[in-house]
Amino acid sequence: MTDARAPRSRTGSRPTIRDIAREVGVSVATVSRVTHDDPRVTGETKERVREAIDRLGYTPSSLGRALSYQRTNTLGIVLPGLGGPYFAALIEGAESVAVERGVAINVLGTHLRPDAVASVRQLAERTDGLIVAGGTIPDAEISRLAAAGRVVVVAGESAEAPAVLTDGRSAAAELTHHLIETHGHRRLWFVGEPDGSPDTTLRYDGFRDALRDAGLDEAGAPLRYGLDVRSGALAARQVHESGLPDALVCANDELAIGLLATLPGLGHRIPQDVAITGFDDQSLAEIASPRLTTVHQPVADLGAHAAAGALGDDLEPRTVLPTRLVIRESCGCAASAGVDTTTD
Amino acid sequence: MTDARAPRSRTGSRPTIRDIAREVGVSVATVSRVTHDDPRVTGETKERVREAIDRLGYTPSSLGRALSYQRTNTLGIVLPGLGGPYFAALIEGAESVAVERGVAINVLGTHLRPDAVASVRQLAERTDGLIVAGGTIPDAEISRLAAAGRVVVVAGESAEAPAVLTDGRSAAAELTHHLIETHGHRRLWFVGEPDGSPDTTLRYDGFRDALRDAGLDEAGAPLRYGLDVRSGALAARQVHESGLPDALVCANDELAIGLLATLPGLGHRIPQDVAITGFDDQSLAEIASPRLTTVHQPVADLGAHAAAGALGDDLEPRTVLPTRLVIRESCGCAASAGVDTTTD
DNA sequence: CTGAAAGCGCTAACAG
DNA sequence: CTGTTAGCGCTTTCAG
Repeated sequence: MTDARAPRSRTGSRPTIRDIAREVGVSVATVSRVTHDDPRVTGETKERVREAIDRLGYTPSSLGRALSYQRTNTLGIVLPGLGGPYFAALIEGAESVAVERGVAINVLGTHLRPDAVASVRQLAERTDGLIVAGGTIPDAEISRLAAAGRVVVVAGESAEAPAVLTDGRSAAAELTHHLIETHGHRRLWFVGEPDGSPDTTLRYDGFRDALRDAGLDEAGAPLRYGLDVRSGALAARQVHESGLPDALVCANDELAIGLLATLPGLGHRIPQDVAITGFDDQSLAEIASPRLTTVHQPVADLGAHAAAGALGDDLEPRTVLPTRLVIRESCGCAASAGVDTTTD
Repeated sequence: MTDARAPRSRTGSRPTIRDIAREVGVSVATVSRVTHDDPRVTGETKERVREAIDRLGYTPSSLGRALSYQRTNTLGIVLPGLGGPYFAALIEGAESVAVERGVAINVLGTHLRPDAVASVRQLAERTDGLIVAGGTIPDAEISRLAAAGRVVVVAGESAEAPAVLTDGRSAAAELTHHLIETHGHRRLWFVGEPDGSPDTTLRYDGFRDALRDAGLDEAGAPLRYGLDVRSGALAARQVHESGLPDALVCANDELAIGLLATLPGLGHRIPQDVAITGFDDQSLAEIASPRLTTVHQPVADLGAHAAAGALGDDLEPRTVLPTRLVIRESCGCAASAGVDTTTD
């Protein structure tokens, strides 16, 4: 044993429950009770404890509590990345229910993590529930996590965990159908990486469904680009060089915006020379010009439902939230009433 | 089997170090050593422990470890919100150094949290270091946190904690100066909420510095809008109704993009009728048309430096990262072949 | 009404 | 080379 017999209260560090107890001359149990507003503690002692707590600036260690409670009061969210309005909206939705229940949120972006699985496992340990976005980690890993704790998949599916999603396939088909039937387009291309996530896969599938139903062949291989604005600008260049189809069906709004903003500079008018559609209906979609025809998704609701499920609410194996086709002008439809028409 | 007296190995739960120890017939210390690759453990026992670990699917509880180590191996980041490219870039920068050092990241968006301070305190407890963005919590709270642990402020300043930032004031002044001197604009408005964050305050201050230096009066009160695209669209309407100044100096790129995209629909050409500038140089700035004149900020670097500091690297009290004026076409300059870098 | 003590999962001296 | 044991900070029976 060391000379100084002061095993507790390491100088620079935060005070612990024992520091308070010693200070006041009570037991740690009493201090604990005070921090919990336990009615069993006397007005007098209670006051003294409170005073010491304030004076020393004590706050219970949530780590210690978590270990004791066997509950962390934290919700984990696993996403591919944190960029872009889609994930921001998803997080906000989840956060709204987390706030309501006094739970903290911990988000993990797997894209930047070389060992995503290990990171997710670690996250799982530090949280009471997990929301996992489709396409972030292998399904086998999801099953493993689901066996150990509460997991819900969002925008994807899993054999072992409940899922919250939209019917992106039908929505994409409906959108594509509109392009074909209403506008008579025959040569359509899909823009986006179909294998990027379950969501984009479904959108591509829906796109092909509609073509098939119309007896059309795919006008070309999908243009495999990331789902961000910058990739859209790149895609625009490729499209410009290879010659334009009748319509470009983009995997999401940001990609579409990139095309929309770049193509005019290359001499192509939208929608006269080529129709463009998006997916998600982010706020950018309404601000772009021409305004973007797209599919509205209740992204925040996806997050909220998933959060509720991950936090213990009962959830169907599959919760499918509705989407809505939003027709604006980028597909070639006329501007609807109430909006300035500055076509051409 | 459902004997009440089975304190260990609660059925549904994850196995603990004791479960493994009992399974193999060794002590927990041995198991701990194996999980740490301690060379002191024999090839034979080691194998059996490993086997049991795999078979039972044991992973050490990071909570338990954190308590014992007195270190969480986690970095906390406090931001106003998680939306928008600025914060995404900041996080990516921080994440890059976190990944490098095998540390997890935990981000907190205060905007959606009614009690931001309490949330931050809780986060502080669960992390080894904290990055706090300017304008998220009161300075007094930052001091309090800094006294207890490692804190660095990013895009802001504090008396007690080191800061990583850019000289937004000078940059904004330089930008405004360009508008005044090169383009001869006299009536300039600032768009954005000056009191929104230290960063925007500084930009507004710089804007006024330039006006004053040129002997100009402010052409109007700042247009107090949020820093997102949608707010830009709103601002466009207001500007349209009140009549246009010569130039609009926006607090960030997103706001500028909102204006840029909306004003043409209201019959105003950019930059002929009104010049517009942004701030940050996000990827949208280059894609917009006309392309946005703005100030480049090394946002990811801000995040990276802050992370290094929060993780223990020595940091100056103030680390100022350089900005760069990026002249494109939205200010009225002619399109150039390459990208302009500096002025003067 | 209060205190002692066991326990949450893990690590790290300190013996053997 | 391996086991015992005392913590890390907190909660919570169970006695008093």
